[in-house]
Amino acid sequence: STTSKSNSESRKLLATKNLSEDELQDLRLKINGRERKRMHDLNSALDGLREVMPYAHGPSVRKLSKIATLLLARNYILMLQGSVDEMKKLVSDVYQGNAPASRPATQPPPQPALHPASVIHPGFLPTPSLLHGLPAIQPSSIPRPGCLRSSGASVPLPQGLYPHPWASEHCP
DNA sequence: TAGGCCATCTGGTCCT
DNA sequence: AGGACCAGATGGCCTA
Repeated sequence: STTSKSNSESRKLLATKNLSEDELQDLRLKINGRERKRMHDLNSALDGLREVMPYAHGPSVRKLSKIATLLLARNYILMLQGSVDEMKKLVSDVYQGNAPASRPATQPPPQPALHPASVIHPGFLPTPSLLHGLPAIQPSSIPRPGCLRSSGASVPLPQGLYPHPWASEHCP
């Protein structure tokens, strides 16, 4: 179908623009090259996005698919936004004198509700909630963190970074 | 072998 | 008019 469509379009161009076969081919190559470059630029941007995403990077780890990258990025942004909001609330409480009572020195101060993923770690793998915790977005195309594969082999999870029991037990 | 992911080509549409 | 953007079609590669 594409071929016949292409042929008919080519004939049209030949007729309307007075293009020779060679000129038409040059034009097609030029247009194809532009489109190729556009897609390469798009992929470079996606690579840049993957670089700052909290998931395991490295040559032995298969990179996230395009759709998984975008969905993970969206959830990551929402998670960070939630953390910022919570920070703002804490700061506001402090300035209004509503700070929580002081606690014993042995007790660590409360941590803002930062998801562990907000700490960029080279070996970090996103949790399920980060990958597809939002109700509207649960694509089957997103690999579960423990199920990231590289050339057929499951990628082992970093020690202590991913306590969720299903990570390695519930892979499809 | 089926399904997922991807790159490429292509024609149509919109914008400058 | 030319370029950017988009979506459909197609074929290749890889994995379960």
